Amino acid sequence: MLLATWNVNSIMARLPRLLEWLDATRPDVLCLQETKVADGAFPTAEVAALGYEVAANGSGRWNGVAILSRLGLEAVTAGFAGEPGFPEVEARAVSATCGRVRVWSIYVPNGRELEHPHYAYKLAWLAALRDALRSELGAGHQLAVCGDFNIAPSDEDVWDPAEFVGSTHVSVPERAALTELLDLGLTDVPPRALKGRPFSYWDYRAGMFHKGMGMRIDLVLLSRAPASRVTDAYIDREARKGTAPSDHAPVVVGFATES
DNA sequence: ATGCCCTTGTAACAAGGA
Repeated sequence: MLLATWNVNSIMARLPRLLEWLDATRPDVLCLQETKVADGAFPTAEVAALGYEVAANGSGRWNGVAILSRLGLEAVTAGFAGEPGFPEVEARAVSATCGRVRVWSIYVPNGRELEHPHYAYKLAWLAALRDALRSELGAGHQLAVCGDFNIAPSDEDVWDPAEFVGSTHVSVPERAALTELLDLGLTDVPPRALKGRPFSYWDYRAGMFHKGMGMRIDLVLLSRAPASRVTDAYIDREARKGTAPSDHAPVVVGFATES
């Protein structure tokens, strides 16, 4: 299976770039975040023309996630049991079975600042996600949890750790929450960089991309069986170049599925 | 070259992103 995840920062604004990328890369499954579109307005026909079915969870202006699959979509679920809200539950998770693999597309809350209520929300959301994923693994699925985690797993995953002292995305509790997900039996698949370091996000401002000032916050977590069968993993930084890019680049992982 | 904020909703900004 060729599996990818991409925070597109509005699927409508990104549609030409998205269709071009899908046609060139042809992943079996693509997880999307920050689609910023209500389900009824999702460009279903445009992606169907390339052979993809859609499982979307979106409410409009903010957030929004989706899974595009050309291996079918079964047992589609929006959100998860016990998912916290801010204060209402937001469109941050969708899951579906694609072929033999249970796939999740998630958009973890940003957190904003360490003292902000959004930070507590982020940690609560991650704890509830852990419990939901524990149930999925208990059901014996091959599992892929993909998305924008808004956590840099280590200091190697930001361009300059000194710039992040006192900030979200690198704090001990956030990294501990990610470690709890990995402790369920998931592997953060290490991507190779096509150039520079394997970052997946660069701020639009101040030429950050061109200066190599990025972060790796978009992750693909695989359960043990698919993680042992990874054939390649990379970040497609070409998608961050050119006209009207997202501020995130796609992460692409190939692995052999169990027979 | 890779090139120096962007997106949506609502009405000139507000809010969020990380």
